[in-house]
Amino acid sequence: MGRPPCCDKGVKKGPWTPEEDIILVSYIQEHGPGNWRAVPTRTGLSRCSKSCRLRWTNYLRPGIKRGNFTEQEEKMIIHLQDLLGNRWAAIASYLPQRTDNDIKNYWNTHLRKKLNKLQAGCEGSLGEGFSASRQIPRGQWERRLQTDIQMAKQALSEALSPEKPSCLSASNSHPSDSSSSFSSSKPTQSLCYASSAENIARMLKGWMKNPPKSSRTNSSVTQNSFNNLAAAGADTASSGAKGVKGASSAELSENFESLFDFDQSLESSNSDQFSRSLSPEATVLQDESKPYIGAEIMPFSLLEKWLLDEAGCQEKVGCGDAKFF
DNA sequence: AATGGATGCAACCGCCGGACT
DNA sequence: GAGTCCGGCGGTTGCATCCAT
Repeated sequence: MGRPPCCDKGVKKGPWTPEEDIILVSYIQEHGPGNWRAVPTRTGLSRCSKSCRLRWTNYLRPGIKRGNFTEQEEKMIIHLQDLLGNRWAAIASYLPQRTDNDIKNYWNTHLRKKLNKLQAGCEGSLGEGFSASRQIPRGQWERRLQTDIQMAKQALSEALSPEKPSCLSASNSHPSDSSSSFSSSKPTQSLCYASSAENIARMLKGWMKNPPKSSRTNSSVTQNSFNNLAAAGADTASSGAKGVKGASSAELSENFESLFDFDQSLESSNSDQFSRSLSPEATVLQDESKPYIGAEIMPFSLLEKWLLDEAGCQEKVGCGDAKFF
């Protein structure tokens, strides 16, 4: 018998509205993430605590990269999935800008099919190092595992290397100035940042300036309007929401202003304190205004540390032939 | 232009494990 | 040690959008 739902009565379900997002972000601005149980009561949101947490971690949390996965990210996911299985949270820890949900969705919708296709097409070339490993005898399996680990090490060191372009740096062409990267006149085509409070604030600003006309509602409203605004700029926010039903524009403005305060506090909170304790890629992420990066981006896991610790010497041994495909 | 299937993604559900009493 | 609470995780669903016919 499972536990009863944490809050099954009177909670709203379904897509989040922009107003709810603002309320949630404002609350987290003040109190920080955590204590999700208290969030619905304190904010007045008619949402389950889980729903609040999920909304934050999967969508509102700063530093989340949305949009197309890069080839490097794709390869990392494929390989990590092969190594770790469907442990999406673990996989996501290697791609701090992506949420586990995102990775899971991407795997289920894209990569699995892609791999099946490739495996069917060129049996052997792809099977090397992937799920085919599950069908080989133990001795070979162990060796395969070693190879996998070596490959993972190399992939990690490549991906996390600050000098090389990688999945982590791909979206951060201006690691030292992420805010300007967003507000620059031409957003990068495939990367839509809808997640940081800064971005949300900017989007909402545009959204309020140009109240959307179409009648689409709810989550797609939120997401699409945000994404579209992010991609097309506030001036061209034409797709999207039905408009603010509940909150007055003054209220929204107030919340909105506080979001900018949030931004400032974020910038100031991105202190050396974190920089010192974070890995290079996390430092990069910091530049994306991650207020709770210490809490949200876990430090290197043991495995990761181990992989990276040994990466140096293993590279010398020679796994130059290690590749994903 | 209409329509029906395919696709993508946000959100929900149920379970698990750690922390606390 | 047992019970409860809460956060987190992975699987799944529902729905909007896309695309081919």
